[in-house]
Amino acid sequence: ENIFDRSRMAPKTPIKNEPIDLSKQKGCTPERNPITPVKIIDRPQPDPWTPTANLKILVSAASPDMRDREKKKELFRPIENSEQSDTPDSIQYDIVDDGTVDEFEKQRPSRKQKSLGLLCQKFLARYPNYPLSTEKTTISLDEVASILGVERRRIYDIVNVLESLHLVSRVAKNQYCWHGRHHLSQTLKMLQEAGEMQYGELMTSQHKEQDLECKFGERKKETIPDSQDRPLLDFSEPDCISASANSRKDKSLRIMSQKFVMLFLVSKTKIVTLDIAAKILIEETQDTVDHSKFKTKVRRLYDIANVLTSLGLIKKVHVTEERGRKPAFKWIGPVEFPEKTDELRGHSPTSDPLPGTQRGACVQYQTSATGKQRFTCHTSFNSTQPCEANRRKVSSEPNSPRQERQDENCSKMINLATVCRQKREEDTGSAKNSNITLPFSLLPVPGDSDFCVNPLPQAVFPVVQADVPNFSLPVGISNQASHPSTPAASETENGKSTLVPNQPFLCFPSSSLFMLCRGLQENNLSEPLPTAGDLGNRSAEAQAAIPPTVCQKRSSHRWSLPSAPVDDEAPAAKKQTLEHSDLPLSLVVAKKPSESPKAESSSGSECSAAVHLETNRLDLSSPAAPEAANKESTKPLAYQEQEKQSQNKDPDEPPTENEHISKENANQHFQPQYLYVQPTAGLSSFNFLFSANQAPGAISLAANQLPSLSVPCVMVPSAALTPFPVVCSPSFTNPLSPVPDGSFSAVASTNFNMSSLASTTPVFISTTAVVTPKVSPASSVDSQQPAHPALHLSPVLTRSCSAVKLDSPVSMGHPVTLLKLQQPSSAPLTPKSIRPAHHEAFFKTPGSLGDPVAWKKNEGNQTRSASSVQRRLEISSTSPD
DNA sequence: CACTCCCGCCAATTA
DNA sequence: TAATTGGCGGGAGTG
Repeated sequence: ENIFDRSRMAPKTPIKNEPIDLSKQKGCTPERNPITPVKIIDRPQPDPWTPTANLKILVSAASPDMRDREKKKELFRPIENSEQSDTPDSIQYDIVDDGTVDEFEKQRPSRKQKSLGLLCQKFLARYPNYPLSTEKTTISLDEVASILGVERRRIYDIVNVLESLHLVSRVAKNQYCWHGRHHLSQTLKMLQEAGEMQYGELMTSQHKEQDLECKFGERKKETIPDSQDRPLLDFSEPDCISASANSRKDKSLRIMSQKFVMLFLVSKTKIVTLDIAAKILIEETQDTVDHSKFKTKVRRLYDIANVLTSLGLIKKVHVTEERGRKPAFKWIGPVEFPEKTDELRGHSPTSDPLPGTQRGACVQYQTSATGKQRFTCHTSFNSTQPCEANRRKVSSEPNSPRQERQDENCSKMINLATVCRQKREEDTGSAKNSNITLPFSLLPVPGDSDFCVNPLPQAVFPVVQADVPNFSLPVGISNQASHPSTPAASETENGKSTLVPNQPFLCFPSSSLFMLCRGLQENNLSEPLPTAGDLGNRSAEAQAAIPPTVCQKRSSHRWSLPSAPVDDEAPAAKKQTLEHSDLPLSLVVAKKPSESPKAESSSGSECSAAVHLETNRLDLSSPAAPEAANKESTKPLAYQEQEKQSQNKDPDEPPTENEHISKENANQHFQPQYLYVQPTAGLSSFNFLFSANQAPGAISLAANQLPSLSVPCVMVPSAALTPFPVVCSPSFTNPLSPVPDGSFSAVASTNFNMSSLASTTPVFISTTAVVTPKVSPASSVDSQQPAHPALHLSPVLTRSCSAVKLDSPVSMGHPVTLLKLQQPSSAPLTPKSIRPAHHEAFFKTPGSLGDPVAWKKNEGNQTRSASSVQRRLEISSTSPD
């Protein structure tokens, strides 16, 4: 067979190709077209391997690469298999490989088959998008190169780009540490901020491109002016430190990659043409170097673009301008970053950021101090990675304050440009460093530690149901502090009922519901969702301490206020938020009181989310308790947070771990919480309530792609709601035990997409009952996490999730039961708020939710299943719009 | 022919 | 000094 191929092989490359080919073939080959028939040659070389061996040998001698070939052969296949297929693509490949392996086609690897993009996909396929925090995956360059059948040089191209986005970090020579996408949103956010600073103005203008160029030029000048000095500074200054550091390395690919990404993030259109990017990226705009330099830059941009494309962040498009059609790339990744803080690990603020910095990267300053409030929260890296310390270059200064600021950096960058003009050479030198700086936040931000509250201006947060679970409390307190509202809420309690306090349910005045969510964007979907599990893991790690961790889920949550009227603030805020949010949907969350994260942490049994919820309830139960909890209060906080900010960090939720729940359950009752989703645009008629309590799993989206959620919920026609303040109560299910019986009663899990929800009907989801028949047999809880990818919520994912939701129509998978509403006896809440009485019953199984079916965007209409739930929906919804 | 971008030389950095 | 990284640009493959 091989031989066969060979013949085809082109004489030139054949040599290497062969080995390579093989490997690749497997993976890729068939995929697209077989197009290139074979070019071939006649080279009779018989088999690829053996016969040719001689040649190979020679070749190998020539190129070091060869050494690995052999191995490669062996390895080939394995590659893909190794892990889960992350992307469909990868999968495809695999399939292809397997299936067809015919050599024919493959044979000659066409150029496409050898493309960096493809290679990158294969590379990415080897690692999970959201690796468990616990596991650290190290990547050996040699190994990967051999496995993938390529020269190391190519791996560097990939890794450098990935490193710029923090998907990997260099641990040591030949060793990289795989982080996956956990930090991606954070990184992007940082880049966005940095980009705004640097290029912001430019891009903002729609002009984008051309304008950009122009502006760019101008801008430099302008901005720089002050900076002008800087250029000098750059050199001179230590800050530049980086400069010192800069090695050539810093210079290019990594930095270029970051800058390139920044351009997208800053661009309104999200489309960046290559030439513009090249111009901007060339520090100097000037032509000086130009042409050749430009060409080189473009080449590199292609390299970067290929990797980014493989990551699903951009796609190639063409822009036709006056001059004609120009190659360009469109950003298809997440646009907003809610922030999340992922994980920070708690510890570290202490950890110095410093260490991290390394390679080119520079540290970022965290907070930008600048106007924005946001802080980047942690740098995830640091905490996570120890590795970094090693990196070769460290940016020099550890903490130098100077660097801190991005401003400086930015300025530097700018300066650079100027400088560059002045000097090219330098680039390499000093300036670069500065440039580099971007993205990383190594530092833990001190202040922000837990969460940042940033209000994002942008703010649209996708709602994520998933988030719910997240809300964690833990930090909440702090949050509270941060949020005025919280306190307020509590206060309000008195009179108001405030949901906050512990209610299991919130009452929503009919009309006023609020949401939590934020809009999604289309893209979000694309991303794989983080599974709850991931979150959980993280959280777990973080443990209570980190509470904030998950929180981020970008989703913003809001509380629903019991009665809108009641709280001034809250309602108002909510409303605002709603407005702000782009999102069509607004969700209201009933409060989630989480109690204390602590508890959770301690308890740790079940899903965190569930736990939280429960806790919350508890709180609710005692209306009085407000104080009890500050913790609890936190909950509210969470909601608040969400307002715009994405940042919620609720500490606890993340902990998806089942354990917690269980314990809690045992301990406490749960109060069900719900999220209410206002019908907004997409939703139009439906109102959803999600129970906060749910296990994370429940909410969780299907892991990766799935848009659908499964959540136990109840749908209520809006109309109905109106009259009633309360929607559901978690009736009695046992919390712990998954109650099958409950199936009905309790909840059905539902899958739905928000979008689908057209109907007016409000939906409630209660966490409580959740037990799904399906659900796990055992307590669903456990099962959930582990199994479902869905569980993981990565912030990003979350978004996506949310997004998804929107899109997807609601479907109800499972039978839903109506919930009983209980009002908590005690619940002070008042009419509005509804309390679930106890909740233990609630849910247990988040996971159970069963299947989350993924719905695709089908329009809402589709409801697939006929589960009882749906029926209800139908019924209830009877008249949607 | 233009667009892509693979390939790998070879210098800068590291070990 | 050897090995690792990675800038860089020739020039091939594609359409």
